[in-house]
Amino acid sequence: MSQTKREILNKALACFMSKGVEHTTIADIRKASGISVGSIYHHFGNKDGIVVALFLTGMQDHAMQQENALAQCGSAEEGVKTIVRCYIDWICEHPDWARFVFRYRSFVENSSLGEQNDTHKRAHFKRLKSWFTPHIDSGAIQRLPFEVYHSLIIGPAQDFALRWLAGKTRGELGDYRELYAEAAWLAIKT
Amino acid sequence: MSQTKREILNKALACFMSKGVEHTTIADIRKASGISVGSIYHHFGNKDGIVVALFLTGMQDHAMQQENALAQCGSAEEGVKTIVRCYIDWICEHPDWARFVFRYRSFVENSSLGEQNDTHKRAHFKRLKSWFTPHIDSGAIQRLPFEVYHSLIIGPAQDFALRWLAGKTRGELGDYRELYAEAAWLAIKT
DNA sequence: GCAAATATAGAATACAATTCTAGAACATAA
DNA sequence: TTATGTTCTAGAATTGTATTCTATATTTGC
Repeated sequence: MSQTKREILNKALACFMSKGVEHTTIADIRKASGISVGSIYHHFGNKDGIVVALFLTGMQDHAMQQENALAQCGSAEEGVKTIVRCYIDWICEHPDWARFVFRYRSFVENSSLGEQNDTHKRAHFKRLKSWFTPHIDSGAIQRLPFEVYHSLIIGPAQDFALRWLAGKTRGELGDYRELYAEAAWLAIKT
Repeated sequence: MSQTKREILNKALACFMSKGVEHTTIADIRKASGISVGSIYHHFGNKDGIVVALFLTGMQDHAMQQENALAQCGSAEEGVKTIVRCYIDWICEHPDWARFVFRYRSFVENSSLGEQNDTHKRAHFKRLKSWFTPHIDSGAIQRLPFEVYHSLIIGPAQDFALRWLAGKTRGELGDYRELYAEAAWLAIKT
């Protein structure tokens, strides 16, 4: 990716996080980045294009970290707990990205550019599935419809994270890392 | 609430759900409802005002159903499971409202009109807390930081519901009603 | 029946996304 | 090296849409 594109994305993220997507204008991004309106449109097509590009960057970064961590895990228990820990760690380390991703997820999913996201997501899920299958077959994990595992493992941490990112919790997300890791394992172990 | 306001909200919801908030214009709502631009602004101040009003209507409807159902429950187990069932039932019965609420939650929370929502939410949580406290004191439910209960109880169902509403699941949300009710109880019982 | 407040209407305004036109930088091949 | 096409940058012009404004109607309280 070119230097220019990166610069646009960086400054756009800063604008989006401080004023919200709907209240930042292309002129704001032009001012912040010093890059002309024409150039911005050349690279991203329209404002939604910038949002989607930022979203995909964030999601892919997290997916990669998660898959790398999972590859190190031998047991089902370690794997499941690792997914939760990795999720929480990513949010704690990149709170701005996380806020962005949560806030504009449905925007991206409902946008015409959202198919790219679907494609990546499906590929990611497929890889997760192939990690899980042996542990289900071995009896370490309950056999459930595949589509519910994600919700049982990530759901609780995700709900709390959303409130934590909004500054609406007393405790720190990081302090509940093990609580949510344990809860995930309890929910799906046999 | 006046007939006019209701009519605006109804037609606005239809527009928002079919084109998304960002792509429906005030002119669209005027055409759909037959009510003039001036009148729309008189009642809601601006476009965000319509979004927030719709959001609050949806949330309050669900909160009320939940509290009514909870009031009927004697045991901790029934109470916790009722919360989950009630949540899933509401989504299945009002999928459009649910889509709207999920999609624009962070929009409302980050808007200047979002304080109204906070106020209602706090009051609702307070009432939930007073229902729960005796069951924690009696030892039926694990003693945990209060702020994590919500995530453990609702988190999984919420995550799945979001995908179901987007048409991205094989199974029906309603078919997993008991699965998520059981999971919630398992997560917080002693 | 008369103010005052509230509600409706649609035209006028202002602001912001997007498109357009022109030219600069860059690559590639003769 | 020059010719030629492609990608990139620039900012002005256009277009679409939220919001405001002014005027008129309707309802409410006295």
